[in-house]
Amino acid sequence: MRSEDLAKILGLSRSTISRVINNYPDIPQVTRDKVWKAIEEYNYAPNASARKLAGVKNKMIAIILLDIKDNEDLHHIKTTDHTLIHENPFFSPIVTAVIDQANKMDYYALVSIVYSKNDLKKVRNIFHQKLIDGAVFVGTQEAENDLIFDLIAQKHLVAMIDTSEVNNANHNAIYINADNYEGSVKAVSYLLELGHTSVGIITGNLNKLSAIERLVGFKSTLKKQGIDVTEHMIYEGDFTEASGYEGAKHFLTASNPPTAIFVSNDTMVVGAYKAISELGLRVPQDISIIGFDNSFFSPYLNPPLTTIDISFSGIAKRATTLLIESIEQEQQRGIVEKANATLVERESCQRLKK
Amino acid sequence: MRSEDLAKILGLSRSTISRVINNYPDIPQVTRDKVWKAIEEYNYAPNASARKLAGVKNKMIAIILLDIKDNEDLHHIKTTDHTLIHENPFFSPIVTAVIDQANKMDYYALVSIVYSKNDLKKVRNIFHQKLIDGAVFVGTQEAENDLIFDLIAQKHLVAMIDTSEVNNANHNAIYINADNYEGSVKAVSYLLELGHTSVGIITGNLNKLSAIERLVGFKSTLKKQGIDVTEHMIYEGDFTEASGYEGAKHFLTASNPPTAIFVSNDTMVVGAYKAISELGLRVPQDISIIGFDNSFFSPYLNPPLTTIDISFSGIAKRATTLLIESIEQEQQRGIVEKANATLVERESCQRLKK
DNA sequence: CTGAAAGCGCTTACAG
DNA sequence: CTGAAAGCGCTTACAG
Repeated sequence: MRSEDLAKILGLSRSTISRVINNYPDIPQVTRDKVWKAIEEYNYAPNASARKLAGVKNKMIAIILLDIKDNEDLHHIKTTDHTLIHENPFFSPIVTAVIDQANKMDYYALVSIVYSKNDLKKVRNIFHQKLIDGAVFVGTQEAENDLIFDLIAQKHLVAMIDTSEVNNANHNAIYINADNYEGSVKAVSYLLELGHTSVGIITGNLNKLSAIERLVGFKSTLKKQGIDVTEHMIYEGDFTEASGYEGAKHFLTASNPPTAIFVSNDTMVVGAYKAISELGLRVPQDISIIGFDNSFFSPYLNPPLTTIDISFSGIAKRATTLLIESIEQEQQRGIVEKANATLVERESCQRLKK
Repeated sequence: MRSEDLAKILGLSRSTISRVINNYPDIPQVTRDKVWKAIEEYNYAPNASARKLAGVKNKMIAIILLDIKDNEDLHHIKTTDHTLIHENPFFSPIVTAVIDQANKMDYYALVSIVYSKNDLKKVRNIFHQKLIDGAVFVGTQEAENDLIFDLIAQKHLVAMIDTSEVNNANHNAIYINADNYEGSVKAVSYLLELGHTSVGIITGNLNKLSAIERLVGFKSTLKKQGIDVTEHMIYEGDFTEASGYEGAKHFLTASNPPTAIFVSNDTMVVGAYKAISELGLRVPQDISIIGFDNSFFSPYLNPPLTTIDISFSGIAKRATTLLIESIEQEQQRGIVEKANATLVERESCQRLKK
């Protein structure tokens, strides 16, 4: 069914059909009603391509998931968010949130997963083909910087979620990042409130920005409290379960073990729990543990893990909203925002008796 | 950049550019090379809408996630699949697998989440607008049957993953389902192999097909082994954690408790573990537990849960492949397939000493 | 081997 | 208020 067909049936011209659909003024209500009724009856919908070609925005964004080999920086995206409407972990909150927000703002969402540098050409094409009005990038690493900068230079609209790019403020793009520093401050402050003064940290890969920021938050919070941060309070891990195991062993077999450990991500906690259990110790009675990321599995750990949630769904929603806004205004925007981190209190930390 | 522009630069006509791009024969290699080189150089890509409008397939499918209110039938989609290329649970294996497979077959994937009956109109529109060539539906319930049957009648191409629709063989659509029966047989056979002869089952909602199939597999496997299935071996749950808790209490406080329990989904196991722990019993020393679904959290339970994996990513991949094949052949196909279920052996079942 | 032209199904100034 | 016509950027018979 084409608009021509519908026009004939109604004894009108295509122009009028089009005007009704596009909500032009100066059309009598009778005509309007007649047209809409026929549209419903015949299940007419304007051909998307023709519409687009004639100059109407198609309202489509892409979500580009970058998972290029040797890319290990996505560790802190493992999370879940219980504020989502559906509780089943259908798929990650980031993708859900972007799609949801796009749909809410009446946009379609195309999802594309990129596994290799080679696939980046396809991403470029999606833009050049005018298939989309803009895109949200997730998991960006250095590999795709050139592409993204190119696209920005060509006036394409892009948003990046939790990019590891540091000096991004100067680009005409939207950057929404997790606030690792704030999250870390919250974690350590919580331990201090519970009365812990002897605290260790198992860090992530210290060549990763997120790991560094978490460590810096740890140090500065303790210092502010007048606690000297010495070498033996820091164990350098790498965000893997194995390093969490080693880190916990390291601290708990020391001559003067801490009463609490800040583990820089929840994955490492899995290893840490294992080590603790092997040493015959219990969480939180013998050692308090706080994690970071609020990974999907954290509530199922034994005991359920107190950790830091950085609401990726909130970040995703924000990025999507800003992207679509800039699409509607047909204007690039340079925005850098940090998202809140919140403490999720569960059962892995104990208040210290005085 | 339009094909016209490129043509001018090269001193050719749009026709020739188009022929090179669409791989027409009878074009001298020199021309071909010249054109491709320019395409690369100027980052030219044919406008997707114009192309589509001119009759070229756009190669786009949709994934429609149905999550309409009062819809509780998605319980058994909670799962994860470790065969996926990236280990991080970015989002569910179903969506990843569909997108991946689509991308591999050179198709774009549009994802749409439907929360209300009202949104179904939008789904209808996606088809009528000719935005897509076909769609994979996930989580279908009765609510959207009318829509789907309509679309099928209109010769649209659709595939359904794990639909609860029973009499689907007569429709010209692709149905790929989990084999609940086979999975259940595998679970119970495993318990029998370990020497368990006194086995209980906590069922799911018995008004759901999946729950019924799992129960039937349980009964038939025991019968085949010459074990009488009596009422007291069956506890009717409803796939929720709470009912798992009650079910476990029920069995373990009975006068003659079983040595193993087949719990019809992993979510109920969470409750069952809680009950067992409260009763001062241990898994698997005092009671063996086997689950169903291989939910994402199952390896993190304590002890890690032995369960049945129904590889939703495999189902998704298969559905996508068949859908795209039928798109390429421009022909509806009526296909009903069941996917394999496999046992995932972890630490929640014990071999019984003779 | 390649160009000129029709056509895909819309939207939107331009007339009236 | 509404129709006829141009134009969006391609592809593809049709000629040559």
